[in-house]
Amino acid sequence: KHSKSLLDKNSNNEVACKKCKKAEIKKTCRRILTPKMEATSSKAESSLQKSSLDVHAESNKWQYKSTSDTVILSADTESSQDGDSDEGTTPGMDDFSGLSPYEKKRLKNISENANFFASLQLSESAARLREMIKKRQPPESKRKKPKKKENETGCRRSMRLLKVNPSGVSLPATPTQPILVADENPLLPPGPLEMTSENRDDNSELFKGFLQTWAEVSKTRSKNTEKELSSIKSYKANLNGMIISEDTVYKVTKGPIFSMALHPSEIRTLVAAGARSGQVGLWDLTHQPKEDGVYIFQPHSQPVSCLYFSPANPAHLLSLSYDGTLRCGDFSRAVFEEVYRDERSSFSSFDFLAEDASTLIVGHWDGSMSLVDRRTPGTSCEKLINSSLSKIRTVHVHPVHRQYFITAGLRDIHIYDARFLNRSRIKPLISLTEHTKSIASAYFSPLTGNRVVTTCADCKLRIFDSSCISSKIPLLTTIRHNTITGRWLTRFQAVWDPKQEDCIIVGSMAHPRRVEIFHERGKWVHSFLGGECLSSVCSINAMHPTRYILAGGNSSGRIHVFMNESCG
DNA sequence: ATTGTATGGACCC
DNA sequence: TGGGTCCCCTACAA
Repeated sequence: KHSKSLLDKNSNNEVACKKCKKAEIKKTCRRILTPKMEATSSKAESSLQKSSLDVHAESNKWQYKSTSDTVILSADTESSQDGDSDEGTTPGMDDFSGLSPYEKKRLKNISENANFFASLQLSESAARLREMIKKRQPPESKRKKPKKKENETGCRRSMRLLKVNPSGVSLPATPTQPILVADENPLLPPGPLEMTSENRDDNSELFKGFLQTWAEVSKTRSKNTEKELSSIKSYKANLNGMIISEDTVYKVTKGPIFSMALHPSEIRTLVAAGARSGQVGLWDLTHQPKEDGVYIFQPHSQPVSCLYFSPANPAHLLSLSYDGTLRCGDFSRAVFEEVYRDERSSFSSFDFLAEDASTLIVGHWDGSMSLVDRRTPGTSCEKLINSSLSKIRTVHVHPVHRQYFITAGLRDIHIYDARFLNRSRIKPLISLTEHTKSIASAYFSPLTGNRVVTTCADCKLRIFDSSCISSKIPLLTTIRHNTITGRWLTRFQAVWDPKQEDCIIVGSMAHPRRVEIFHERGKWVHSFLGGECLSSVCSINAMHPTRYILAGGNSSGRIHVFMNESCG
């Protein structure tokens, strides 16, 4: 378990298990030296315990070696030395007369395992490790151990968890009223909010120019032309032409990026990012110097979970937030209109049911869904639907058959028909249950909707064949991909390239930092590497619908744009 | 017992 | 010293 994560970081086979060297040493030693195994090693020659068979499977993969002061785990990449195939060559084990080949092999394995464990000298290592534990040598690591505070009991805990105030005085065990965090999340008033920039002078000529650009460039968008799917070869060639530079990296929000949208304009390169802080950062890359092209707004008081330019009018930027509002940023009027508001709820995702962006489906964090019609006055929804899901992370509408939409919850993926939504609990048309951990997202493929890609915490990206919605949709491909982003990084979401029906884009934990593209059949297609320009994890990525432009957002508000040189 | 969630602190200019 | 950046642990609760 340890070795895997640690090996990821290193190219060479041999790495010291840092974790074991560190605080976890005690646990690891126990793990290796279970009483059963110790018995195996001491009575190596004679004991034919069942447990050694289980261990054998593991020793095929990992060799436990002991050195003077640490436990070294090394990947056994070469053919196993246990030699499963060369029968009857093990010294001392030749007299198997009268036994079936299976039993011969079994006995051979058992004896080899016993020899192997004897050769490890586990009891000696154990003694040495016990010494180490006694001494409790501080591990040699770059990072210093967090300094223990005097009033803490040894573990790292926040003042809040310790239930003390910052001066160290214990707070009453049960606060009579909830602690106000107004400073962090200033509540925003209902109704339209003026577009007031957080980082620049609102009355400057530059700001007026910015608004004009974002309002007018939208009209220059070319109509969606039915493009032919490029072959993987030419697609790859196009991706290879995409580069990143200092000019295409910039911090556009305070704090982690939760959502991103690329403006469909084919002339200007406009990127929008929604942050955990509730900010929305807008960046016109065509503008130089780059700091003059960035404007930051605060249309929400909590994380902006979902962000889309309106397909009907790209001068509208719709933003959804945990704060229970859906707003529409209108650049021509310089306001963030309120489209839908439910303060009791927390919105996780939305999509357009109608292509003209008049009706929307909004997924709530608590598992319910809302149908919103923007043509009716007011900011309440038409219908509130309780799904059988306990949580909803993403909703996505089928690109062709727009009555279908897919939701990704904690464990389940559901596909619904929007025509049959009623107030009572509704049943999904299809529900997928193969995911074993929480699901981050589920998206239909962009042109036909014949595929679904899901991102799951079990470190697998799955691609399903959704070409036939009426029956079960079969699993097509599973791609192993580290999706454990941990506590501080935004969760990954694999998304389709809107112009390439069969390729997905996903952030990566790999070093050097990169954004990866995979084919629906599981083949690796491309890695966006940025050298010094890309040195952090891009969790949220968006590709331009027609051009070769990729924007990746990290967890400190920075956007990284890869594009064709000719686009700059 | 397992699994999801929360949001702190070391390091680097 | 301090602000910016990025990390992938881990206590706690459901």
